[in-house]
Amino acid sequence: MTETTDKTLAAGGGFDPLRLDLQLCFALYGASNRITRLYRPLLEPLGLTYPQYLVMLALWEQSPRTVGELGEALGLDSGTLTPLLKRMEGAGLVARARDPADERRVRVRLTDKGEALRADAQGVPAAIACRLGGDLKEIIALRTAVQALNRRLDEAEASDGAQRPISSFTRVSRP
Amino acid sequence: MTETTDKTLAAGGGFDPLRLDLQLCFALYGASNRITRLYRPLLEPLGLTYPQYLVMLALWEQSPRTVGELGEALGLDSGTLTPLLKRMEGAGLVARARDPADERRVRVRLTDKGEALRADAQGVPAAIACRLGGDLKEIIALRTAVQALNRRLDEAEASDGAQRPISSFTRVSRP
DNA sequence: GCATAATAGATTGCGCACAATCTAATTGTG
DNA sequence: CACAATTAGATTGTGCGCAATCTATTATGC
Repeated sequence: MTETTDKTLAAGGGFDPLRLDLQLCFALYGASNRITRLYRPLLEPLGLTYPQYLVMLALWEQSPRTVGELGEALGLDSGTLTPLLKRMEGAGLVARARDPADERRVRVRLTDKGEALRADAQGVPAAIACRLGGDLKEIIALRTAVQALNRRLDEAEASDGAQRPISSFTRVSRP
Repeated sequence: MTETTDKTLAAGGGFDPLRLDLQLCFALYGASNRITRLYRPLLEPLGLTYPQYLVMLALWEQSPRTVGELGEALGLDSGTLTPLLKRMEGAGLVARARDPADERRVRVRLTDKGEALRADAQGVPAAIACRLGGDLKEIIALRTAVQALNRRLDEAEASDGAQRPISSFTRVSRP
């Protein structure tokens, strides 16, 4: 007992608000990490990382999109998207070009190769659902609940002084 | 219509399994990012990042723990924890020392400063809950559901060939 | 029409997250 | 005891995620 301190129930009175297994945040953090690990082996054959896969999902829905629109859709900012998109451009999945109508904007569009990858990715959600097992209704209920949480988190972020995560670029490249 | 492709409902027949807003994974990914952003301003005065905060939660529950035990508790591996713990050691929050009984192990323990920080952190969960608003029962239900998901993800990971994320060190430092 | 402000995106720097690889220490087998 | 196998942890390299800062472009005020 010299050193080991077990504070599962600590601080005298009730129960400890700092207990790790009581934190919703920790559950979500772990879930996100586990999900990324689960997708990795499925996405590697496609030459995608998990965030790159999300960018592809966004572009498969609507193809030329500005960097800012992608950031809005994915909740990511400039400093994350710019290098990520450059790697995807290097892999031949997307093309980036300044909008001639407004030279500040960069339009990101799927290449033929990127468009074609869609067919290979069709099976991914099913493969994941299979690996997850469990009831599909449960999954949908959980997704709905997390989406509701996200909306509230967006409000909380907006009401405090915080700025939205939005955009990024190098003039495809600026001189 | 030359370029913009809207595939909200795509591929002819039913509805598209690749739609971004149908993915549980994307909801969780976004939730984790949002949570980290929400905690940041609260943790900055304590001199902690969000993952560092989780390490502190783990150590406040039980103080000398090996790197491997921390990795097990948090779902993180060696390559993540070693530099993180070194930064925390640099900040004076923890001390790292080889276990004399088994020189392979490194025991991480709270310093007095680290122990004292607990008092400053007491208000964090309440502050977050407040910012989140909403019903406490909902929050608990959601946490429970995500924890159940995590258990299933652990099984899925274990059944496939994958290795557990566990451990890390530099001989505090090896000669 | 020219200065000022606002906007889109890029850059830099720091801190995770993890795969792959390495070393040192312990355990197991003859 | 010697020596292979296992184990704990560290190192290296790549790719996010975001704050802070910077540049080029477009919109505004007078």
